[in-house]
Amino acid sequence: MGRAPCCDKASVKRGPWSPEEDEQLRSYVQRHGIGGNWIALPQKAGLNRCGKSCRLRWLNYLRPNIKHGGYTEQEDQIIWSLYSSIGSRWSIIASKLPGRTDNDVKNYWNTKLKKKAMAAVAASAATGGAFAAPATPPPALSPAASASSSVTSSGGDVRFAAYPPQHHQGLTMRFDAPAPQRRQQHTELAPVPPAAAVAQLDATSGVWARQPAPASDAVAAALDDVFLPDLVGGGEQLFPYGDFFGGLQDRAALELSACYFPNMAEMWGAAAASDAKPQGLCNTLT
DNA sequence: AAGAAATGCAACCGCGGCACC
DNA sequence: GGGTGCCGCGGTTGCATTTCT
Repeated sequence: MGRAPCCDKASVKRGPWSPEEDEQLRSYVQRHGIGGNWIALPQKAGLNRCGKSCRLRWLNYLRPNIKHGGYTEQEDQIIWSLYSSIGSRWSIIASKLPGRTDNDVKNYWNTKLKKKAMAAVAASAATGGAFAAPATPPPALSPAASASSSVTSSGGDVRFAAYPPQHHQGLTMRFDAPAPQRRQQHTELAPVPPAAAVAQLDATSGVWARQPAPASDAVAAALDDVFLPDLVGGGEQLFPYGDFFGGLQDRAALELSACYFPNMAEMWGAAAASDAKPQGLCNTLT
């Protein structure tokens, strides 16, 4: 007993969109909006397409101000940093990159950026670069986790220090990790150390510890640009760390990470205990 | 020049969340 | 409180294009 299909796949057109279909959808949405119902939209717009297909086409291609390709170094840094913290939550990552879609970011990561990351790690390993490279998730998630002192680029849960790896070694980046648990499994989400917070796994205690080392200037500037506007409201300086990422200190890291990179395991665990939605998540993440 | 392999990306698929009844 | 249907997400697929041999 599976879910009923959203549309009759045999009777709707599939595959690439023609310019005529694009124009039909674009003009309909511009005139009427999506009307809160993608399933009904194709019929109203006179399109022989599945509603989901229309939604995807609009969101990923026809929507105004969409950018394709031409990723900047700053965007690379943001993607790297966010991926290290929250994994493949492409919609969240894309929401921090104006004009980018989750699909586009995902494709960009899978086809280019991941390879770039692997190459950087391989190069660093070859030159004896020092990377924190735990082969398993942090102990808070996996009690059996053990620290590894070596870096491997041959697949699996490989982590490296940061973007660019040779410049700051505090951040932990999972570029080849298994996909994180889906949303409904928040209690099992890896409490990967916040990208902002510089963390290293203590091989003796098995505890992730924040380090006072600052992020590189480039990464700090990129992250400041992206996140601080959300934290500074209406001319009033609500968030006291104007150069937060550039001057990472424990308290600041904790405050921002609590907002953008909350410890999911703790939060959702507490939420499960109280049978309530977790509190404290930024709107941008929920 | 032609075929093979690699790459890039649009589109599809299936699932879970959530709102509504 | 349970059922239903839509939305949004992340993973995967398929195909066109580019590069290599």
